Amino acid sequence: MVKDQLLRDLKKAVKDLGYQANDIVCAIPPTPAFGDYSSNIALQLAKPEIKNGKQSPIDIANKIKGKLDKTNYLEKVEVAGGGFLNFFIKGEVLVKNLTQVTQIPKDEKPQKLMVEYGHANILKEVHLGHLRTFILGESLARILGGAGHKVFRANYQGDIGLHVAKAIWGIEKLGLPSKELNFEEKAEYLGKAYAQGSLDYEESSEAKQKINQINVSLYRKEPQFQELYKLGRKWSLEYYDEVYKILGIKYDKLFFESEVYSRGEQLVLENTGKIFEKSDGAVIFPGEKYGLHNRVFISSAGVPTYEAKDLGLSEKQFETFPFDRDIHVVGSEQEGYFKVVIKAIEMVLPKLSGREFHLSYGMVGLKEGKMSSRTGEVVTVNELLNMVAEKVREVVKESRLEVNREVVRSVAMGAIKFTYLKFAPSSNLVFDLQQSVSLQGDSGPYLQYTHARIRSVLREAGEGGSELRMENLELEVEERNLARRLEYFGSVAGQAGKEYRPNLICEYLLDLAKDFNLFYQKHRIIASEKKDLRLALTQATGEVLKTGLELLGIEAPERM
RNA sequence: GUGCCCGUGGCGCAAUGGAUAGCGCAUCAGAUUCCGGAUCUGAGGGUUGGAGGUUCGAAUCCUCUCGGGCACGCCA
Repeated sequence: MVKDQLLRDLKKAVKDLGYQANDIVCAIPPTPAFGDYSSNIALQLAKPEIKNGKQSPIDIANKIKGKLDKTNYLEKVEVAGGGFLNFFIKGEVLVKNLTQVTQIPKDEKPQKLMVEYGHANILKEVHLGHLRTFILGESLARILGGAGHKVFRANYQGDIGLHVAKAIWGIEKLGLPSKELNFEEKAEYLGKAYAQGSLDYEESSEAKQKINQINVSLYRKEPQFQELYKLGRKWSLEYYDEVYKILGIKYDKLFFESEVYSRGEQLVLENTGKIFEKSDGAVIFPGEKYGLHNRVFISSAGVPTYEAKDLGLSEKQFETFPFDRDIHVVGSEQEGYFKVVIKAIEMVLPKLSGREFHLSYGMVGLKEGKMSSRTGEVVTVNELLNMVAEKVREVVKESRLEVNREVVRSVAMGAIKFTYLKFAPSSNLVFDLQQSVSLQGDSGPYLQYTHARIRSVLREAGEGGSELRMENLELEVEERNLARRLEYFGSVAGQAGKEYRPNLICEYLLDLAKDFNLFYQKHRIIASEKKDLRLALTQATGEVLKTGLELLGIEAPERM
């Protein structure tokens, strides 16, 4: 990136002029008219003196400009807009750098990061809502890995607790299916059993009592329900393996509630009277003392709650992979919960202080109405995938292009993933089944299509481009804008990692594809005197698209 | 009741202290004998919910207010 060089020189110039500044940044200006990079440093430096008129930001900017005017990579430096410095990079430098535009800058402080995402409970089907933690978490893991961090992918699944007891009750009531089921049917069956148990739990006090007994029995590992439990758990995990495969996720480790609850309970009991308190027969963490709210860690029935399990989990996770930070990719509805539990974890296990982090994402809703696993009114991953794949097939039919099943699947998945990732994590996401998953415009397939088209051009052009000549290089506006955009990939990818925001990459790739498609529309590539240059631009765009899509967890087919 | 989040063209979103608030969908008008039309060009559409304030500079920060969502002791 030319940016690195520029930033170094800018810092040196500021220092040489005798100014103190620790926060010097080069930003991407809103329009090419303001250069390829810009800096507001002169405005920052003048800030304390602007009011009394002692220091003019324009004077400072001009001094800095004077120091940077004679570099070998800048075309010119301009002072504009009341004190901004606008840097224009030489076209030949942008072109020379095309071969390295896919490089992502390594974070200056590489960390060991656990990314914990998924959290789907067994005996339930994965639906639209769960999809966000899977897709966001996986993308984040890729982006952070790309930035040079050591990443550990973790999932944590609830394989014990009231929801399991409800499903067991449901299985007993519905009876086991008589014929052999495939993994999808098994998941569907378990989903029904859970919905049944859930319903009965609310509507019949007798059932409620029985289900509570099943719950306690499972925690005590009494033999009575073990067989059904093991069968249901096995089916469910087989189903999840398929889901991970569909989503392209490979976890480093799956953690289960069943293997952490006793340790969690033990930690609570050891600290009762110190950190935890007894209250109404339960053991609570008095969050109110710390400006938070109280939460029950061990129920009055003597069963550890999710809170206590998280305590046991955090210790086990840290033993497994001594992370600098554990990023829990979990919805915003659990913000209050995490504040309390993280506080409790830090008090019980001080070595984990500052290491637990909740990455909160907005709610996923359905425009058509509420989703609820409780009533079974959900759109599952497979249903969504089939729906979108059908739309893809329709487009294919009209476009005369021939694609195989694998590509249809990959494009449908790309459309779905992009739909989730283009929103900022903090933003709520309302799913309109008819419109949300788009195949054109700002969409995954738009990027995939642009990539496939580039590959096609490169195939046509054949291998082995000749050496680029830089003398008298004149760039047309579309060529220059494209080269400029390619220069930005590294810094955007870096920023996305620092701020945990894959949507920045989505936005960038859309801009890049637009720049390329305009360039493509206006200029011939192969049958052109500037073939070498244009092929280099095309090649670089293809590679950045592929690399960027990879960071999002989206495949980039050669043909589609 | 307390706390947290959100409010940006008709719709869905981007921009989290910088310059002229961007993009897609939808609407209207156009582009293909030529490297892939899932594409491209153009047009209309905005006092960023409202009122104050801080700042050289505010969609962004602060205060108040209106509207929506979520969470607040025995679910996960």
